[in-house]
Amino acid sequence: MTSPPSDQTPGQQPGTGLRADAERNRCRILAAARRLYAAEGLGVSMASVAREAGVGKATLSRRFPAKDDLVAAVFAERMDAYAAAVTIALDDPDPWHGFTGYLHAVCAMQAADRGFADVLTMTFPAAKALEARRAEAYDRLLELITRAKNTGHLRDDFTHQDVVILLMANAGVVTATGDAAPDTWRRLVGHMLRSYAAPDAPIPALPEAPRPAALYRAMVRLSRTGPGTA
Amino acid sequence: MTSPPSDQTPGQQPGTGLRADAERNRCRILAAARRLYAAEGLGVSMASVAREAGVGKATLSRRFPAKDDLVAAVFAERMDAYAAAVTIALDDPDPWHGFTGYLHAVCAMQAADRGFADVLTMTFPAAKALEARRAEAYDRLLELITRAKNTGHLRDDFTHQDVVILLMANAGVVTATGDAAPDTWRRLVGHMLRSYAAPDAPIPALPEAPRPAALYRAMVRLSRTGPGTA
DNA sequence: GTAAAAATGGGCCGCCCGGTCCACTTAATC
DNA sequence: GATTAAGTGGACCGGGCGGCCCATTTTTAC
Repeated sequence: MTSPPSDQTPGQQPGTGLRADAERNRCRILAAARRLYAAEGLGVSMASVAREAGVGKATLSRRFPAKDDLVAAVFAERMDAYAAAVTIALDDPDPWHGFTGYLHAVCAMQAADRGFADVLTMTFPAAKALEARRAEAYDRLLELITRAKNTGHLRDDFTHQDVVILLMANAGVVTATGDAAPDTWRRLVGHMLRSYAAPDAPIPALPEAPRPAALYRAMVRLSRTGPGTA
Repeated sequence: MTSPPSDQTPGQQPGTGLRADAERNRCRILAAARRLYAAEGLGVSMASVAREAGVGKATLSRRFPAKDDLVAAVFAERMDAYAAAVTIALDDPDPWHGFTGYLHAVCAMQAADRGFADVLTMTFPAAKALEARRAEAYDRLLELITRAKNTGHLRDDFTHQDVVILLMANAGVVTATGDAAPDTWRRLVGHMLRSYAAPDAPIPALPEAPRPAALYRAMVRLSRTGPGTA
């Protein structure tokens, strides 16, 4: 908030070195974008973000010239949480339990934030910090998979690509169901885990399927919103 | 093609009773929409369809006042194929084999036509014929599930909602991978079948996962196209 | 308090979209 | 071949979006 301009060294924190009001607006923009992206996904227009933040379009454009810049800034700390999830899983004394917990946690993140679901199934070559986090998480994920396989609970035919596929599939479910059937993703993850697991592996119970009426509501909602919009 | 106007009774076939050139344009519109929807999903604008068909926007609007009308007309016969898939599965002397074949066939349809993938995860209350087909297929699907469970190969905890979830998940995979990794959906279906199947059930071998480079290409493509667009 | 610099946002531009209207073209009928 | 009605598509309108410029306001520094 009150950062005297004397303590700013060039190329330090992003957003530091701005004038006080500029920094305040920057935060307002980030908060608005976070809200909109979480609710509607990355399809939200820049103009909408500016409106929601209560700033002019020009201000938004000046602070974040490209959409990727805004996305990168918004999902920076969430990406930290994403990377942290692997670390937590690696710290689990039971690698198989850590592995299942990890998949559950990541898919839960997708369900909680539609924008993040999009982010996880895309890549943003321009956003270096974001991609660094992702690469870092990926490396640790490979280690997690190896350890889980060594327990004998994770099947040998599982590959790290399966994680990406799960994220894509889960993004589809989360997008399609929205808040009309918000727990559907748990069922998907449950099924996938059952396929990943070796025959004798301990797996969490398969979550209940959503009520048919809820799924139907989701399908109607989709047709009203239009595909790919929200 | 050459239908004399004398043989048209009111409320007969949709599109019959039109003047010859009007009917020709109608076909051109349907062909164009089929092409665009298959390639890019239902997000395609009406204006684009008109352009692709080489007709004016007014012509398109007159023939298909609402987008639902166009969608319904385009996917009428594909919906027939969808309904037929259940019938074929029911005709299979081995219900379990019929069941797995059905899921595979339906998911393949989604992969072959992005628009159809959207259609299967939505509902169009306005399009009576389409919804009738869907309901009809659903009824037979319930029968198929019952028979498959009776073989003991399909787990008891499987529900018909799982089919919808699979379609939503598959739509996500198909949308995310596009033509960058076009066979990814097979892996997803393979995993899901493994979870649906009772321990001793015969299941098709798990298809190979796509190459990591292909998945990466898909993710890059997504970020360039934008979420929900194509 | 004042002057300089930084930041702002409203306005303008071109573009695409969906919807509607109407003068013109074309096919069907005799 | 002429008449008539069906059909057409270009034009126009209102609206949103992305990008840019510049007069105005606000903060900072003195």
